[in-house]
Amino acid sequence: MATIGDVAREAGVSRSTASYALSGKRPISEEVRRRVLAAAEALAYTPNAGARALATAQTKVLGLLAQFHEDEFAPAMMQYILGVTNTARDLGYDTLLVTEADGVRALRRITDSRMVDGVVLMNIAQDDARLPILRAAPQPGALVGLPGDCSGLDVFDLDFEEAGRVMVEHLHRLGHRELILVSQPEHVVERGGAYVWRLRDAALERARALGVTLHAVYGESRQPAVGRLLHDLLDRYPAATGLLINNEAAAAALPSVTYERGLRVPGDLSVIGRYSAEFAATFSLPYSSIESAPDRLGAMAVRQLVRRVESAQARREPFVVRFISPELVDRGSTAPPRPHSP
Amino acid sequence: MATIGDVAREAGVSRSTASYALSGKRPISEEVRRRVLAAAEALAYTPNAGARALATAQTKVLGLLAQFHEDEFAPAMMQYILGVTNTARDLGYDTLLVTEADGVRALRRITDSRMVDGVVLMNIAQDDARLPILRAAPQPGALVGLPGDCSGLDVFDLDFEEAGRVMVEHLHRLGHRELILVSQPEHVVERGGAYVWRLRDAALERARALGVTLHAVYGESRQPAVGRLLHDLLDRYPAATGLLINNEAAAAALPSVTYERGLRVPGDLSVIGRYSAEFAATFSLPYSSIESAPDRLGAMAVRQLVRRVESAQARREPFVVRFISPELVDRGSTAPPRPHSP
DNA sequence: CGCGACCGTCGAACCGGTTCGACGAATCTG
DNA sequence: CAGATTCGTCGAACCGGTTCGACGGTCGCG
Repeated sequence: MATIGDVAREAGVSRSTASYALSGKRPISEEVRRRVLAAAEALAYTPNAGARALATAQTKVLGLLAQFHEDEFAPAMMQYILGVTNTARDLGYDTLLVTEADGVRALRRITDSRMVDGVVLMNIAQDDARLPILRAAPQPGALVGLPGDCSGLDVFDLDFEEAGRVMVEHLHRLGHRELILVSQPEHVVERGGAYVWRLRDAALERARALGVTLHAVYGESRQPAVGRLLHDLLDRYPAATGLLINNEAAAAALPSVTYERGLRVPGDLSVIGRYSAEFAATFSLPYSSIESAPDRLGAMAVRQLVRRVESAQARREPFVVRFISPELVDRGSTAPPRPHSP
Repeated sequence: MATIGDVAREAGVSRSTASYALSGKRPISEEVRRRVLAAAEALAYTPNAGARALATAQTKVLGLLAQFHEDEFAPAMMQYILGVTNTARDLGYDTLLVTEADGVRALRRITDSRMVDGVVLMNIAQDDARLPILRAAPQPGALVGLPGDCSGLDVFDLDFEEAGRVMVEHLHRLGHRELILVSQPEHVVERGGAYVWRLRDAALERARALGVTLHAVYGESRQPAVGRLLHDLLDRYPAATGLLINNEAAAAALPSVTYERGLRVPGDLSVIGRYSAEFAATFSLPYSSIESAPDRLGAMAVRQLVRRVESAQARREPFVVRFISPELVDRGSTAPPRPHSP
């Protein structure tokens, strides 16, 4: 492989002149610049990433830490990852994807060794052990998901509280008075998945304020357990006329459950989910849903991260906590309740 | 951040001695080794990745090139990626995930700049434009998927030909004489997705040899188109008693189609799919299927890649083309055909 | 007791870039 | 026409590791 020394020799100039001609950081005569560019072209010169990183203290790589738990719905993760990698590339960065189970060790490794210029963390827990490490790291960090303590980091998440309120209000306005809310499995909460109770608590509070009965239950993340659960719920609360679903697996399982019970949506049951349009398309889910916008969240996190990486001034700005406001995408799965529900 | 110079000073030795004490590549007195390790510990020393890469010409990073096409089923991709990242980490490597649309440019960038020690390519096309680049690169490469020309690279894939034969033979043995095979959409083939016709052609040939009628059709990759297609097929070929599915989206769509038609599986219709156990669990697909083993394929590719990266001897070995033999996982969705099909 | 072998350590060079200060030549100013 | 500027280029140092050759001190052996 050609080095900048080879290019310089070929062009008949010094290494430093070649470097300046290529970077444009000092004035270089038109004649010399042409010769250097031609030499670089002829030798197919590409700067060595390690050498450049050593000299500039910049790697042009971002770290992306994602954790995969048995009980989470893996397909939903892909959209977040693509949002991050594609946006990073647009801004001139590559992405180091780390899926190691021991997130703390992984984070230490990539920050201490200076492999990355910045880090995006996903699957944020309420009391996430990685956060102290990231705050102490020399690189800036951005989170996709809301932890208990946001200090020292930029945070991006869907506004799950508002999402819960929007769901309840929408069905209340249509006349519904008894609803079921299916959340994620309980151990997602135990592991610190705060978004579960953020949506749940806000929904419960708004339901109380509006005089709506809301049965809030934990769900399952797998078939066939989640299908059974849905059947159980519909048996247990026959008077409920609306179903709110904050659980991708449950949403994906619902169509067969309604077929089996002969239920019409929205005739017999109104449904609102919380997932992305991409997810809805993939599984052909015919339910109105709060858009979770994974690609947008990933993109926002990367853009802010890169701003801080590239500008010392931006690095001094106060940290942001930014919520995407929930948008209800209407797919026609809600209607006024039947006078007598089935 | 502490450098090896800081460690050396703290331990009262030269930089080279500190390096040897940490790497063990030369004999060092027990006393000095202790002092150096203590100093490294005290200063929380971690080698700078760029500097090490420059000195050793090794980055301990593997590249993973994956392309996402609109018409492919994204959830299935995640398993391959996890197989690669997890195996790489076990072997001491991190993974650079590149999802850039222009795969040729992406591959050039990461190999020419020496960001990675080796590359895994996914979504291989019959005549893949990235292959010449990878063959010419100084780093070794491994493919997940079979291209037209395998020279100069290690290749790993499911044996789709054998998969097609196994599907047909299995149903023939049970007494079926008329089958439908649903493949991927036609433009997957046009883009060079050879696995589609590899399975299809082998299935057709075996069907002919066994005197079985096989209706082979291209599918769709999205709902609701794929659901409609399945209905059409069952209308068009009422005498068919078995359904072979080489198309994740079609498999995921089949349960609601059979509900809607009141068909019993395997009573009225025998079904064999081709997807991973993980996929089956996520969507609760009750069909016997040829295991596509994405995690195993990713792991195999990485292991071979790392062998070549780390051993000059392994680098001289002949290239391998290794097929995973298709395993039919029985989920009870096949049975002898009804005397008169519905 | 003297010589060679070996062990542990050090200094220097190298990997391939970037960047700073200096220097010679051309240009401008008085 | 001498002196001060400006422009374009060069050499050297630096980033932070690894590695090679050399060197001084111990030890074993004849």
